Amino acid sequence: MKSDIAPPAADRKPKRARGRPRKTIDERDDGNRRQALLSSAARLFRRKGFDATTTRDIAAAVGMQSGSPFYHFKSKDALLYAVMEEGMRSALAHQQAAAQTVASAGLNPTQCLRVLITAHFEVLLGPGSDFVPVMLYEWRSLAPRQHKALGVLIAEYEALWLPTLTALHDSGELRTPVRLARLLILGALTWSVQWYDPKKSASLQDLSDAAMNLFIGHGACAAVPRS
Amino acid sequence: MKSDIAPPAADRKPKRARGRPRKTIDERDDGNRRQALLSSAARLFRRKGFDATTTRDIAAAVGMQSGSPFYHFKSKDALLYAVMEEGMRSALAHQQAAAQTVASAGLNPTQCLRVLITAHFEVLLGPGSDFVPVMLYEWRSLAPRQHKALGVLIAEYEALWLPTLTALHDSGELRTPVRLARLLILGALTWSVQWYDPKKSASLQDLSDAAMNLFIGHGACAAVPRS
DNA sequence: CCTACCGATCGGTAGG
DNA sequence: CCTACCGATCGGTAGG
Repeated sequence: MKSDIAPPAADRKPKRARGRPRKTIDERDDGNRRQALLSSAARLFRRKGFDATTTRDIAAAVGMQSGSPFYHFKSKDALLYAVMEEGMRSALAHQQAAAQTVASAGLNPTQCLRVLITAHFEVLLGPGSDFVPVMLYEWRSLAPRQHKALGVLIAEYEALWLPTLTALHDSGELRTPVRLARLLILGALTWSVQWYDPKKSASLQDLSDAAMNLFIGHGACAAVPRS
Repeated sequence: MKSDIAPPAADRKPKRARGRPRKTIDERDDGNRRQALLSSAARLFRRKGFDATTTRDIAAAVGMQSGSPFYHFKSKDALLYAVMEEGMRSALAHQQAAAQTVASAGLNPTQCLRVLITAHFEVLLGPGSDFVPVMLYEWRSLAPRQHKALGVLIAEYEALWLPTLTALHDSGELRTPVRLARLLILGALTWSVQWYDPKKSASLQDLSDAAMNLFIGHGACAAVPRS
C-alpha cells in the first residue's frame, strides 16, 4: 500500500518544533561526539546488556536522533568493539604504568603482587569503569575476528602477572601452579564487578589487603607467630 | 488493510505436508516436553545469551512450532526464570548433600572446605551444567520480583559456606574477614565457567587442589618446612 | 500443540 | 548530523 502521492507538506510536520537547543559551532565535529557515544554505550551496555540496548537508547543519551550514531560507527557491533578496545587499552596502560613504578622502586614480589592487584581493582571498579566490564560480559556478542584482535591485548595484560607469580611460586609463598594461580586470582578479583558497591563496601585498598591475605601464605611463616 | 473476506480454503494451504513424524500418544503430556524446553533454553541462553536467543530457536531445538513454547510457559521471561530456579535448586541440593556427608564423617574445617569447593565445581562445570551459569550471567534480564525470589535460594547457598569459613578464620588458617573471603573465594571458583575446558584443562579434583592451596595457608606452618 | 497472524521494535540507509 | 523511511525479526495470541 505504498503511495507515491505525498500529502500536502503543510500537513506533514511543523516547521521546527524541537525543544533541544541548537548546537554551537564549536560543539560540532571536534571528535567529542564520538567519545560521548562511546561513554554512553559503555554505560548502557553494562547496565542493560548489548542486545537489550538499542542504538536509539545510545543516541538519545547523547542528544542525537536515532540514525545519527551510524554517522560515527558503521554498525552497532562496531560500537561494541570500540567500547571493548578502549577498555582494554586503558586497562593495559594503567597496569603497565603500575609495573613501571614497581620496577623502578625495586619492590619484592609480594609488594609487586599487591600493586598489580590494586591496579586491577582500579581498572574494574574505579570511577568511569564501564568499558572493561562490558568486555568481560559481552564477549559472546563479538565476531570471531574481533575476538582475535582483543585476545592480543588480553594476553598482554595477563602476561604482566607472570613474572611476579612465578617469583612467588618459586619462593614458596604461592602454593599453586602459576597458570592456575593466575586464573583463580584474576577470577576472584574480576568477580568483584558483580558485588562491589563503592557506597557500601570496603575501599579498594581494603579489598587489596583482603585479597593479599587470602592468596599469600604468611610471608613471615614461623618467624612471626600469631599472637 | 485487514480484509474480512477470506480467500477460498483450497488456495490457502496444503492438506498436510509436514515431514516431521507424528507423536505417539505416550510422548504427549507426560511433562517431558516442558523439561525439554527448559534444557534447550538453558543451553541456548548460555551459548548465545537471553536476548539473542529467540523463542523460535528454543522451539526448533525441541521440534516444536514457533508458538508452542507459550503453551508451556507464559512468557520468555517465565522460561528464563524457570531455568534459573531449576539451576539454583539443584545447586542447593547438591551442596546440601555434600554438607550432610561431611557432617556425618566428622571432617575438620580444612577438609570441609575442600568438599564445598569440589561440590561447587561440580555444579558449575559438571555434565549438563548450563542452568547455573545462565543464572550467573543473565541476572540483569530478570524482573525485580524474580530477583527477590532467587535471592532467597542464593542466600541459602552462600550460608552453607559460613560455618566452615568461620572455623578456618578462627583457627588462623584463613587470614581474611569471613565475608570478603566468601566473596573472593566464590568469585575465583565461579569465574572458572569462563575458562574451564573439560577436554583441555585439569580435572575437577586438580582444580579443587589448586584452589585449596591458594586459599589456605600451610596447615602445618613451621611444622613441615619446605624441603 | 499447530496454524496463521499481528503489532511493535529495531538496525540500518538514502538523501540532504 | 537530521528526516523519513524500510525490511526483517520477534514475542505473543486466537482459535482450533
